[in-house]
Amino acid sequence: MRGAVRPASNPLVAKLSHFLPLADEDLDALAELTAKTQQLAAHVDLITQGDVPRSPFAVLEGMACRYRILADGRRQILSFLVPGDICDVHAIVFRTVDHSIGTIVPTTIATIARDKLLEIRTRHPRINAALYWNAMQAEAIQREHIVALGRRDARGRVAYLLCELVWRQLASGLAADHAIRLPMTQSEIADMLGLTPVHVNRVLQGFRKERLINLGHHRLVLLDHERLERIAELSKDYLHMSGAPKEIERQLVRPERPRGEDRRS
Amino acid sequence: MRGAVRPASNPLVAKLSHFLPLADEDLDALAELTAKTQQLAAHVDLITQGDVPRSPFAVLEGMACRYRILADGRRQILSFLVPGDICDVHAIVFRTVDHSIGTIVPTTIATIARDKLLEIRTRHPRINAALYWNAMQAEAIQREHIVALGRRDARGRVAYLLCELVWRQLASGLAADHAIRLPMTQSEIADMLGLTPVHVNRVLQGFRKERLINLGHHRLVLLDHERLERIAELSKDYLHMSGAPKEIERQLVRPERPRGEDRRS
DNA sequence: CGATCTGTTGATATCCTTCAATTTTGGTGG
DNA sequence: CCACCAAAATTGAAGGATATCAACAGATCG
Repeated sequence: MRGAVRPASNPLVAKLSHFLPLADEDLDALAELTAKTQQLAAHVDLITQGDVPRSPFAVLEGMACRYRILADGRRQILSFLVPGDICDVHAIVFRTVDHSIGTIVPTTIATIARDKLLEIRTRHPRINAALYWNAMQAEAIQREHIVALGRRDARGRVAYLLCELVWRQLASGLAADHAIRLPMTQSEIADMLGLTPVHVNRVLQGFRKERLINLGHHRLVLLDHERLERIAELSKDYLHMSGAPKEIERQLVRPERPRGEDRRS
Repeated sequence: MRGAVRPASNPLVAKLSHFLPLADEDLDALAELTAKTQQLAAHVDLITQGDVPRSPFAVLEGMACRYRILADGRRQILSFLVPGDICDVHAIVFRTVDHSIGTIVPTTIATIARDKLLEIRTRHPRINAALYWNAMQAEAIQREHIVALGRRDARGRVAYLLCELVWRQLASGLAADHAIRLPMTQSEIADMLGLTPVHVNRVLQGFRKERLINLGHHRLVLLDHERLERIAELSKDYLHMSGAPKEIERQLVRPERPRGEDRRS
């Protein structure tokens, strides 16, 4: 109720629904949670490394990234944040945050009050479980990132990133078929993948010549996603999108007042 | 009470105490939690990628690692698990786990019953907060790993790993000064850092010639940790070991029955 | 419609890998 | 305790993937 965001068009709802079906009351709660939105210009920091932690937020439109600046000015992007992503800005157990978060293009976020989030997690076990799943998925994505940086060559890394971005946006209802908006620059892709912009460019040229992708004007189409997945040595499974295991669903889908889910340790 | 592990010698207690001081009742609870120990030989998998999730466990002695095997047999190690580390084997929100966990040397672990863990987290807000901090630290370590793989050269990566291992073991009371046991092979270091064993060897040789380290018989001594930290472009801060922010400590240290800490999202 | 950022291309340099051989270490059984 | 074996560490030589440097073209946006 009161939703500033219609449930159907809320990428957060779309994403969390992949884990388990949400009831109307859950949708209302999520709409309330994402009601307080904020428009940000491109290349604006939401938080800068060294700051004290801030409140969590969800990305509703646009794109942002978590990144780290090294002493000599080089940058490593830790993750891209697309609509539907929710980001707990380091909780409050740390005195300072160790990385920055900044927008890539004009972006709409919903800032989330920590106590309201806690309240909703207590009262909505399905949302609680879905958010927990979401956090586990974020960790799985980080692991994949490590594997890509550690053991894949430049073609594999680029293919991996393109597949992941498409899949994640499919999950949030933002991708038609295998086409997405790809608003970041090749420099930003390079900073995500541990490569130079020049080399990212060459790899992308290669993919175009091989008719694997169509890319221009910040619009990406995967023409042959199967081959790209093979180049990336990636299986869609790693996003763990097949929904909740039966026992969890059984617990949560019928309204029996169960405790949601235990926490990660 | 009943502790199979004496509090003073329990690396988990040592580690968690860095976040906030634990009361006697907390120590008892942790001793109980880590009472059910298990001895494992070297090179044994606790869990293999594709399995269904298992119960959490803590490493008490020895060393293990989380890793991923690629289609062509190459391996990427995601993290080393040292005594004091606690590992939530993917919770139960995933149907299968996406990476394996295996021992590197003979290792003692404590398996932890999920419901007992949940119960202790509910009844011991300090432990709950410390475990939450511990999870945040694990994520910070993963971020550092990504930065190292993406933006540091071989020397920087090796220096980073050596510093991190020493610091983490200092935190768990396992390092005298800047000396630790380094039980893994150079191949395993290579698989952690995205390098070849040959090149890891050359880097280590270089460090020895420059009198930065002493390494032999699986014993590592940092002779010049300041210079190593500079090579690694690393500051100890990233482990966030300076203890809980005042507001959290205020809430938790006096026994007022507060709710522990909200979760990450 | 000019200024600036982004993308593109070529030439060269370099860090790291690959391949191959040898030495050393650690473990095991006789 | 020693001999033996496999695994790990070490060293050298050569090749390859990516970085670096540099210049230009094209896009985007006041």
